Amino acid sequence: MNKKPNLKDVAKVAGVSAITVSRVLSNPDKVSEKLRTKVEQAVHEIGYIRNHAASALASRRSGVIAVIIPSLSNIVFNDVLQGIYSAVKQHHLQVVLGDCHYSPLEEEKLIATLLSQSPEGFILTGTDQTDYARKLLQQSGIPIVQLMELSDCPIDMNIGFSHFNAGVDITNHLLQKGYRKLGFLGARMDTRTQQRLAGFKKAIADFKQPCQSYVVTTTQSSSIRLGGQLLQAVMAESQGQCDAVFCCNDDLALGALFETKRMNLKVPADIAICGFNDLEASALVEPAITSVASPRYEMGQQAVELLMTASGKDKTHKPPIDVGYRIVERAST
Amino acid sequence: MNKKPNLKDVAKVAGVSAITVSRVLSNPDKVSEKLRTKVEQAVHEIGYIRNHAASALASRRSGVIAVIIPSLSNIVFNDVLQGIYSAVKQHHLQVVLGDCHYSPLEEEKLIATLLSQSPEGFILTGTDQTDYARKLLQQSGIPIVQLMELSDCPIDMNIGFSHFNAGVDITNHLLQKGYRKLGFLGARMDTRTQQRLAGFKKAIADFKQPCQSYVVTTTQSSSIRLGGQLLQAVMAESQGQCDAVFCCNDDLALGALFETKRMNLKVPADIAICGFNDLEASALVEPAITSVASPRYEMGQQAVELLMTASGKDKTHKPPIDVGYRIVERAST
DNA sequence: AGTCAAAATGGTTGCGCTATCATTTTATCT
DNA sequence: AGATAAAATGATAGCGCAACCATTTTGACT
Repeated sequence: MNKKPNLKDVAKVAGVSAITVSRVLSNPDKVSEKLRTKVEQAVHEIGYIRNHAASALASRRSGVIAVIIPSLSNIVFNDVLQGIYSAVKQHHLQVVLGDCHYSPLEEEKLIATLLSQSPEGFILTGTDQTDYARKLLQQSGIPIVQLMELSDCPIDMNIGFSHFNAGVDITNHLLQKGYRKLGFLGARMDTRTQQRLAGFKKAIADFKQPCQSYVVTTTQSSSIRLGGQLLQAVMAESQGQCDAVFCCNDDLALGALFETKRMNLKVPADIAICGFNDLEASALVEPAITSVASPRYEMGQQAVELLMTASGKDKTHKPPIDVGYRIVERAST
Repeated sequence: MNKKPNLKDVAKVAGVSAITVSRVLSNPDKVSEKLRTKVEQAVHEIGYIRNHAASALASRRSGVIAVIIPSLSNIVFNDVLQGIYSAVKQHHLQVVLGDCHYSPLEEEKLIATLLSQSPEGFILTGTDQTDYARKLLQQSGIPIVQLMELSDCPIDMNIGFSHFNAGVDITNHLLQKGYRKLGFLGARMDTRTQQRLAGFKKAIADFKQPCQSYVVTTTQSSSIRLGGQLLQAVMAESQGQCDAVFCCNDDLALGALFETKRMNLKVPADIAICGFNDLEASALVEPAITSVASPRYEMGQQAVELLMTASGKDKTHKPPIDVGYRIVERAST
């Protein structure tokens, strides 16, 4: 096996200079058609593939976007990722993805690692970075987008929606429907879940009539199965009084719904259920589950677009972009 | 904003040579503790981050693993990815991920792009690559793993299981249970789905007693909703005769199950349902769905380990690794 | 103290490519 | 045809780092 062909090898085969080959690859318009064809043939013939490291070093453009999400297994981030990938493709960039497992410390390490790739943009989830991480990011001068939630003091750009407001709204939805013994089921308890819980509490505190609340949370990661366990827990804690539950996401809500069948509870007659994120299954189970929808795919896309337009070094402060959310009312409430 | 600090800047601050700084970063054991501490402080102080492109160019080690999956949205590949990421972390590597949308041509382009990163290993899904893609991969000399299914002529290494056998087994399971009018619901119809269908047909052809089969497929991508539609379709085609369906994955199976409720069909009395992939929801719905489980996470992990041990240039042909599968029998059949 | 091996540190060079500038060729006009 | 601009091509240098080899320092032993 010969060693990998380089620019010079292509140049020799095509009978041109190395720099011309380089141009064919990055600025085809600047080369006459005759030479371009010759070079392209040579490239294909010897299976030449440009050395990205050398190219990035010489050109100071890595063609890479760094992305950190808190969890690969959570389908919510998957949707965002798909949006990111779809947008990145247009710009001929590569994504380097990190999973920080909801840990700011792990995120800090990841940020350092990913910065070494000299990414042309950085997409972070949430606004909960360590100080050192923020320092590194700021010093890098790279455009940065923080996704999913809104921040008063974003590192650079910010796009998301208010999980607090969504929590308030969905809780009010339950209250308006006449439910008065509300449970909150929370897993993981990351910052966004905490904000939803804060919204839940706020809505109840502000409500003019007497009502009860039962909060059951765990730091375990979310799953359908866990939803069933948490429903059991909230029913135990409320001694069977609880008549509606706000689940911090749709996985829990689905699990809670499945559990009601085993407990012989009617939804929504005996107990109402609402979730968060509006997964496909929530609309198709029986009864369908009320949930909170947000434009995740579009958020991912828009994040990339923001990065691309921002590389123009305008250090003007950009206001956070609120993509909003929508309460999808269904039979479960 | 000053330009990014480099090795020399750190060296100046720490009062050592550049190469010593480099060693602290890559071979800390080779440096005395005194200097190491000084250098580490300097690195942290000025927020130095190594330039990956330069490092990769000089050392000829990119620290990157390339991965191509057919779909980001399919949770099945998500599991594999998680396994890959968990293993990659141990080895201090980065993943560069591509989504080829089930298209060999798109995959070919991705392979060329990702090869330019000089990855130290390449993980592909399936065995359906174009000739030129195979040429590029072979010529690169990089260790390669093809995942998910087994191949007679793998490019390099191969780990997966037989979707054909799984299709045969699950169909036989239905036949043994006494069902005789079997439907197959297929979406996407990628190679693995086709193999499952082939298994379905084989089992029916080999069965000693008379039985009927109804095959309904579409190239649309799979979803829960589609499962409901395909169930409608197979019931229409069989004029209500169909008494069991093998869904090519659990999304379809869930959708089919939800649809039976709307159609007032009892599962498994009126119709049996089985799926593929054993998603969490399948075990928790009522009735729980029979499915085929496979060690996806472990497959991902093992793929990375294979790549890492294989970089030793042993060009011996390695036999495919069959990780097997398991039929999980539940109430739906 | 003197010898030698081993460990620690440093200097030089080149990885493969592209930015920059210099040069040559081609096209356009009077 | 000659003058000028514009397009196409080429030569050189350097991006930031680590491999390689040279040198210095340290430690272990007689």
